[in-house]
Amino acid sequence: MAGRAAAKRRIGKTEELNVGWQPGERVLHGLLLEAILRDNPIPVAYRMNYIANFYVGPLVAMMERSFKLTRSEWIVLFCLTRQPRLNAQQISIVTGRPKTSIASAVKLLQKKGLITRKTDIADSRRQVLHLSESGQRTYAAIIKSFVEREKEMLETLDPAERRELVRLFGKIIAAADAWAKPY
Amino acid sequence: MAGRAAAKRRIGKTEELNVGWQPGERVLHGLLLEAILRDNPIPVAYRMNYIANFYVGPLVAMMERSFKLTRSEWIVLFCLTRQPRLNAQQISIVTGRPKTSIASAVKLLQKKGLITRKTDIADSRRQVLHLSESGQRTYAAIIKSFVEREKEMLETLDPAERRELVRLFGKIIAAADAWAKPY
DNA sequence: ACTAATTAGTACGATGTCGCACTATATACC
DNA sequence: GGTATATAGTGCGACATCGTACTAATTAGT
Repeated sequence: MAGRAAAKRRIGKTEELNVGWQPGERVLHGLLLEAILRDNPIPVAYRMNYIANFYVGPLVAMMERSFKLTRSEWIVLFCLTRQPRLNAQQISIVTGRPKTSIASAVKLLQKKGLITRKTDIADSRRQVLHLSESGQRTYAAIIKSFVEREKEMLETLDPAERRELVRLFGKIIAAADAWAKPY
Repeated sequence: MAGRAAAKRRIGKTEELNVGWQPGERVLHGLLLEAILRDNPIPVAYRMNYIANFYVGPLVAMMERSFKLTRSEWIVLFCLTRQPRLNAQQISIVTGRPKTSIASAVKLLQKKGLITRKTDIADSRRQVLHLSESGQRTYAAIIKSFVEREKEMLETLDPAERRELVRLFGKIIAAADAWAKPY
C-alpha cells in the first residue's frame, strides 16, 4: 500500500491515476463504474449495453469452448427453435445481423449436422432451414445456461419489477420502426 | 402474390415457409418477430440484446465508415471522456472486453493522435491515458448520434417510465457481482 | 532482502465477422 | 411476353477480435 499512498500524495503534480480502485474486488460496482455511469449522456443505452455485454459475453465464450459454436451459429439455432422453416435472409433481418454472417453460420451448422436445408418449392432461391435431432439436443443443452443466468440476473428484482421491465422493453421494440432505422 | 397463394395451399405437404411475412415492410415488428418473442425462454435477455443490437449496430457501422474508428476504439474514447487518467487494464475490466482488444485500440488511437500515453510515475507498468484535443472533438462529433438515437428510442416511453427503466437497470448492475461471474 | 506470486502491457496467430461483388431466381410493369 | 428491378444466396478478401504465451514491473510472504 506504500505505492498507493505515495501516488495519492503526488496527484496533480504528475501523470497518474486518480481513481481509487483496485482490481480484483468489487470490480463491477466499484468507484470506476460509478464514475462512468454518473452523468452519462446515454444513460439507458450505456446501462443496457453493459448488462447485455456481461450477460452474453461469458455465455458465448462458454459456448465456443464447450460446444464449438460461434455466436452466429447460436443465433441461427435459437431462431429455428422459436420458428422453424425460416430461411437465412429472414434470420438476418429479424436479428439485425448481416446476411453473410448468417450464411456462413448456416453452412457450418449444416456441416455439423445440426440443421437441414431444403429448397423451398414455392421459390427455389430460398433454402428452408430445420433443426435436426442433434441440433435440438444441442440447443437444449445450451439454453439451460442462458435461462439460469437470466434468472440470476433478475433475482434482485421483485416479480412486479420483472414484469415492468419486460413491458418497457416490449414498448420500445414495438416502436422500433421509428428509431431503429439504419444510417 | 400468386406465388404466395400457391405456397399457402401447399403448406404441410412440402418444404416451405409458414410465416406470412414479406421483407421490406414492417420488418421489425412483423409476425416473425412476434413469433420469436412469444414464449421466449429468456424474455428479458432476448429483448435487451435485441434492442442493444439495433441501437449500437448501425451507430458502430456509421462510425467505422465516417470516422474510421472501430468499436473498441470508441469504447476507449468513451471511457476516457467519462474518467480521464485510466489505463488500459481498467478500461478492459470495467467494460468486460479482453485486454488485448483494448490494447490494440489504444495503440491505434495513439497513432491517430486521439489520445496520449504517459507512464505512471507511481507504477511504471501502467500507461496513463488522456484524450487529446483532437480526441475530444472526435468524441463530441460522434456522441451526438448516440444521444439523438437514445432520445428516439425512448420517445415511446413517458418520463416516469424512462426513470423506472434506468432505476431497474441500476438495480441489476448494482447486483452484478452476483450474476455476472465468468464461466 | 529474496523468492514467489500478481499485475500491466505486448506480440503473434487463428478465426469470426462482414462489406462488396456476383449469380440465379422471381416478380413487377408496360 | 419481354425487360427491368428486387430478392436469396455465395465467394472472396480485409480486418477486428481475442486467446495464448511472453516480458517487465510490482507486491507479498518469509
